[in-house]
Order: sequence, then structure tokens, then C-alpha cells
Amino acid sequence: MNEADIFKVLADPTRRAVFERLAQGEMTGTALREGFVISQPALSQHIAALRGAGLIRERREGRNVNYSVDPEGLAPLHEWLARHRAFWPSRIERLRNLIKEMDQ
Amino acid sequence: MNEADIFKVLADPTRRAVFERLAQGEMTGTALREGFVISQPALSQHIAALRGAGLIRERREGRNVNYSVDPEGLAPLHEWLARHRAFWPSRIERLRNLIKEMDQ
DNA sequence: CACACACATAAGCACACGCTTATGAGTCAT
DNA sequence: ATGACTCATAAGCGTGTGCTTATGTGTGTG
Repeated sequence: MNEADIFKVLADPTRRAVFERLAQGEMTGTALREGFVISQPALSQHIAALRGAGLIRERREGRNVNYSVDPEGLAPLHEWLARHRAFWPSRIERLRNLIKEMDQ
Repeated sequence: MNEADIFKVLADPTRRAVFERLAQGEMTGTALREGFVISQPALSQHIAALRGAGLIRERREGRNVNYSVDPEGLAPLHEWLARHRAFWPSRIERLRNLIKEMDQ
């Protein structure tokens, strides 16, 4: 919900990797676990932490749960960054970046 | 240097508060300590951590050390966020935000 | 009904982390 | 030179965190 939780949650490398992988698309727990050398409870706990920070949401489907990133989950982090970033690129570079973003 | 260290370092509330306060301008260690209920070594260790992540730089002046935020320190975090953010505001809102940023 | 499957929760454990006090290293003043 | 001052480092300690195994809860399948 707030940037404090988000920083804390994303500080863990495994959890960040889970989030990044989940950013590629909705995925079930077992599918998400493939590629990770980690026990099922560990992944479940990481998911709970990500969920608690508002970064992930879940969609139950039978005995499966499909996880996906909450589109607005990173908004507090973005706001924090915008507020405390000391380095702002020049106007021209910002426009260039914006155009690049819009064209992708 | 990389987003892993930055997330880890900024996960601590005290350290984040130190960084935020330092973002208001260059400051010496003793001045920075005022307002924090913390020992001098603790602050020194937090500063070392922030420095290790590339978020802070120092400028020695006699027996004092003036600390200030590294202008490009948050760049890796910004890049990470730009890479993994699922939610992008609309074009119009982005332009509005950009204009607001430029006018401040 | 019984069993397999997907996921969550509980309990315990090893380790990391942030704090403290004590001390070291360097600089200014008398 | 001696003492005050600023900051860094060392050592030790309590707590938090992430992992494990064991178990619980709910849902499909035979």
C-alpha cells in the first residue's frame, strides 16, 4: 500500500525475481515455481508478502490460484521516486524519453 | 550501484529518512543527526550503507564530512521501475505530469 | 468415499541486520 | 602537546527474516 512496505518486500532478491517473472503474465503457483530452487511454502510466503504490499493480486480458479501483478501496485514507489529523485534529466532528454515511451 | 543494493538499503525506515532529509541539501553528520533518536555510530553505519549503494557522496572539510545525495544514485531504481511497471498512465496524464514536473 | 493435487499455515531454526557501548583515527584549538 | 571534536570501526547482542519440514484446508478425480 505504501512505499515502506514496497521497499521492504522488494528488498528480497527471490521475491523480486518472483515479481519480475509474474510481470510477464498471469501465472499459477506451480507454474511460477518452476525454475526456482525453493520449497512450495517458501514461494507461498513470498507471494503472501507481495500480496500484502499490494503488488500482486490473485484469481482463484478451482483448486488453482492465478497470480498476477497489480497494475497500480508500484504507484507508491513511483511517487516516492518522483518526489525524492535529485537527478532530473534535462527538458530535452525528458521529452525524448517520453516520446520513446509513447512509441513503444 | 544496482537496484538490488538500492532496494535493500532503502528498505530500512531510518535509512530512508536519512536519505530523504539529506535530499534537502548537503549536510554534515552532526547536523544530520539532530532530530534522530539514534547513536552516532548507528548513523555512521547507515551513511556507510547508503554510500555503498551509491545513493550518497561525501565531501571532507577539515574534521567534518559533508554528505549529499548522489544525483544519479536513484537512476538504477528508476530504470528498474520503468522496466517492470505494469501500469502506465495515459498519454494525456503523462504529458500533464511532465509539464507539472517541468514547472516546479 | 477415498485419494491426489494446489496452496496456506504452523513451528522451529540458522543467519542477517540494526542497535548499542567502547575504541580508533584524524583534525582543530589552546 | 594535550584535550575537544567529528566521524569510522570493532565487538556483542536481541530481534527479524527467510528457509525448512509437517500439517491443514479446500478442490477436483477415480
